[in-house]
Amino acid sequence: MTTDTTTTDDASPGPLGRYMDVLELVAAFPGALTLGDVSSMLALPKTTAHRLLKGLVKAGLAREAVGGRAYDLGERLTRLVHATVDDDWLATLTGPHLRQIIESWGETCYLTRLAGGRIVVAVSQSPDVRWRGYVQPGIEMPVNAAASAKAIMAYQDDATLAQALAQPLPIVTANTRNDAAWVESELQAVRERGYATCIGEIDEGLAAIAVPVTLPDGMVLHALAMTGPLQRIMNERLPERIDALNTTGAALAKALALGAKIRERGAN
Amino acid sequence: MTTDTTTTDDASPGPLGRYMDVLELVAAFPGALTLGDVSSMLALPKTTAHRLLKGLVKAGLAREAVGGRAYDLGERLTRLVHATVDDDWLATLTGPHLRQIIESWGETCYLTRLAGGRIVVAVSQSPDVRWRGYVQPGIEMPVNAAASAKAIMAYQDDATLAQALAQPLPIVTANTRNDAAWVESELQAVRERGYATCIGEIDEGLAAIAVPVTLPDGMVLHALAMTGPLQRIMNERLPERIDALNTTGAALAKALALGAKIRERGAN
DNA sequence: ATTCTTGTTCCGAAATTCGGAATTGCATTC
DNA sequence: GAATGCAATTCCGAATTTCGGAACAAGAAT
Repeated sequence: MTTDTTTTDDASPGPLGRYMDVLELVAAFPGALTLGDVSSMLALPKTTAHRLLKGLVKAGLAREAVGGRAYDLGERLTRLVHATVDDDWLATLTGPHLRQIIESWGETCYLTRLAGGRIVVAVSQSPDVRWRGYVQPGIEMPVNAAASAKAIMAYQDDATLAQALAQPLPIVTANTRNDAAWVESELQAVRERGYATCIGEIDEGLAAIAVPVTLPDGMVLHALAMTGPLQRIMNERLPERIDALNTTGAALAKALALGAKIRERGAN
Repeated sequence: MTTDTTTTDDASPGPLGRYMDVLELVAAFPGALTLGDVSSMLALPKTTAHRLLKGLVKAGLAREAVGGRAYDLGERLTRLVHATVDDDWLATLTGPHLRQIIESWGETCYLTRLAGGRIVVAVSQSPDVRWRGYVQPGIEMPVNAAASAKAIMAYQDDATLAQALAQPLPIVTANTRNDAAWVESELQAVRERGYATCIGEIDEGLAAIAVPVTLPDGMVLHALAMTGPLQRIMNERLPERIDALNTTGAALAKALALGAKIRERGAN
């Protein structure tokens, strides 16, 4: 049994595994990655690398760069993502609000959204480009750790919450807890304080604070969050930050409600 | 020869073909598409659909929705795109400018960019959500038809231009021309008038106008465009539109140059 | 003209996928 | 609580595909 070829846990890369490896490489060096590069970087025979690349191209996931000597991402890929996320209108709507905050506080701010039982980043803005690497639109926020996720989940009905807690909850740092009881107590704390925190639970040195964005009908589907180095976020000016988030959050709620109404009208 | 199994023109879907079909379906109904749906919509045996879906999940391109009964797009996909496009800062920078135009004119506006010899949409905003379907970030604009592409290509050196013209140029409508000579004359016209047009060359009833965005150092890497129904765009108010685009384009040029400088500084 | 590098085609051996049939799991109904 | 219906999943032999070494073209550099 120990010599079984099919690993019991099934961590096999699957049929698309190597295609994805190549694709990720292409994404890392768009428009500048040549066949030889792929071959040597992934230790694949030239022939195999060639076949994989051509396969990606035929599938529309990659395409040959203009010179012909290199590859970059195909537009079918781009279209796929943009078709789903469709947070464009949300971005244009909330952009100015976010910008206002980051200008006064100089920290990364983002708006998350409840989408299909998960919390995902909808819009993200930062004063420093380098920070944006982590918080990018479409990224999922873990319910048991992220401030923005707690801020939303604290105001969902029991069914939604139970479903979210039934998912595997990741442990990322020594400060991460993933037992349901703890999460529930954390959410209770959010309801009492009116804001959520994430203190080194995702990255040792980073903290985040988030407030729920309560729509006019009382629903909470979004959260507004600010993140940065732990000691710079969780200091004596914390109350001020929360105030700022709440003020902007209220404005956002109105804008979002209006936006949704307009969108609905246009979709008939 | 006619009965040859390997088609000479090689329009085969490739090994990833069916995976992509499924993935596109998932993207169309994110979080709500069940195995049975895929099976019946693509006329695949349940077994096959199942295997394809699981393959996508294992590759990180799709994932099971929280309920477990449905699928949506995986975040590896999202991350791939956002890692490359990286037009986020560009979007936040140009967003307000674009919004200003669409508010006064009520037409779809977008910024395109020269990227690796191709013209791609960087930022796009529209008063009506439905229009956005076509002009989406990442989409490539054909050099021989799109106004935004002509506006940029008219100011490139001969090598870049030659390379672009060496690519296969698509014919999409009866108004599309794809011979190099015609394109060159069109570019000459752009240089004389200062703006580019696309009159039903991409979609019969649609027109677009575009102006180059000239950076402080004289380079043209971007174009600002407005698109809409032909008779609404190409009417007697055309000069005013061009003026508006030029004004905003000048403001954008400054913003872009500054943005690039800041980004460069942060990247050291 | 020649050499080197890079991309492409061929083809037999090996491993994979293919999809029908049977099975499990879950919710709804009687 | 048993029974029913539906959707998802596992099994498995047949068939198709991929795999990658070796030979082959196509430029670029010397």
